[in-house]
Amino acid sequence: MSRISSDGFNLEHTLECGQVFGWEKQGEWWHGAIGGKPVKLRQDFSEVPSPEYSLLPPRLRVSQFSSSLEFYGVSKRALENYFSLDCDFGFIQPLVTDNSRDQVLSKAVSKYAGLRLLRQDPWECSVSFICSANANIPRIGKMLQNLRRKFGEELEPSFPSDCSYFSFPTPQALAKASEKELRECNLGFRAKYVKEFAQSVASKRLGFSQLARLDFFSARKKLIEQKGIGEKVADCVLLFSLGRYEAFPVDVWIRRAVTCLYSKELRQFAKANKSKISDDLIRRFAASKWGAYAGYAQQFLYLYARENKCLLD
DNA sequence: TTGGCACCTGGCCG
DNA sequence: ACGGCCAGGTGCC
Repeated sequence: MSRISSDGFNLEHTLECGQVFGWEKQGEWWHGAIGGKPVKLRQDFSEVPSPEYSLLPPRLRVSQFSSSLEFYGVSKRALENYFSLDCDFGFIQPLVTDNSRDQVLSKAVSKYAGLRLLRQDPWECSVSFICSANANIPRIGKMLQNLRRKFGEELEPSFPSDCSYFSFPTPQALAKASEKELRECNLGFRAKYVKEFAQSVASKRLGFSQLARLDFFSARKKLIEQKGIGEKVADCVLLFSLGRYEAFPVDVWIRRAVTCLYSKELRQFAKANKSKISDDLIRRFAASKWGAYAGYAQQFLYLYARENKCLLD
């Protein structure tokens, strides 16, 4: 058993905001894998604010409780890296305080305080979001679970657990799978995209470390060259696995959230840009409004829109 | 360049 | 019941 302090962090919000599909909750424990190793963890909150917390100026008091993570199966370092616990998240607060007129985001950030973007494995993340096309979240989860069970390896946990753990299939494993086998995992029309993508990665025609060295738009363009990866999925990969916080994935919920919650401002922006309200315009609007951390704003707005059933188009 | 449609599959709604 | 609609989109015309 290991434990680390996690003040200002919220495991629930982080794993339930739709950026990742590989975690399963059983009781208070979350089960999944990090770097190919089985992991289970939970977060404990204490009602007593930590000493450091009470010394902070009020505007920096992101979390009202001190907390810690109890975990099994990985090193502290690997866990910190995965959950971005080693980062300074001072930049989140200005999203609230510097935009004093941005009541919407301010409210969303407060409500989902402690949400962090993960550093997922780019390969797994890409496949996850290729599978997300025109599917709902439970179904995406099932597709990925099927892929794990059929093409991944069962992992032996180094700790007591009733849960079973599977590694995510390697690019090689999915590259040599037949389209039929992939369809048997209920991937539907996504099967051929996943296969082709796996072949690109396995043959090193596409390398994530090279991608990581490119500037944002070149990396994005490179991803979009892959069949099954469009602008939205490319932005998800950049944001959820490559740490490009300027990425702003525009999906149906974000479209609803932005058009509904910022309708007046967005119309003005469209007028000033002599453009219709399109996904591209929404991205530019987000970039102008939230800049280098637009992706963080996106995650908060996403949760907010879903919870409030923001259905106005 | 932009807009419309088909696409696997399963759950929800009338 | 059971057909139609929608789901964290993308490719193609």
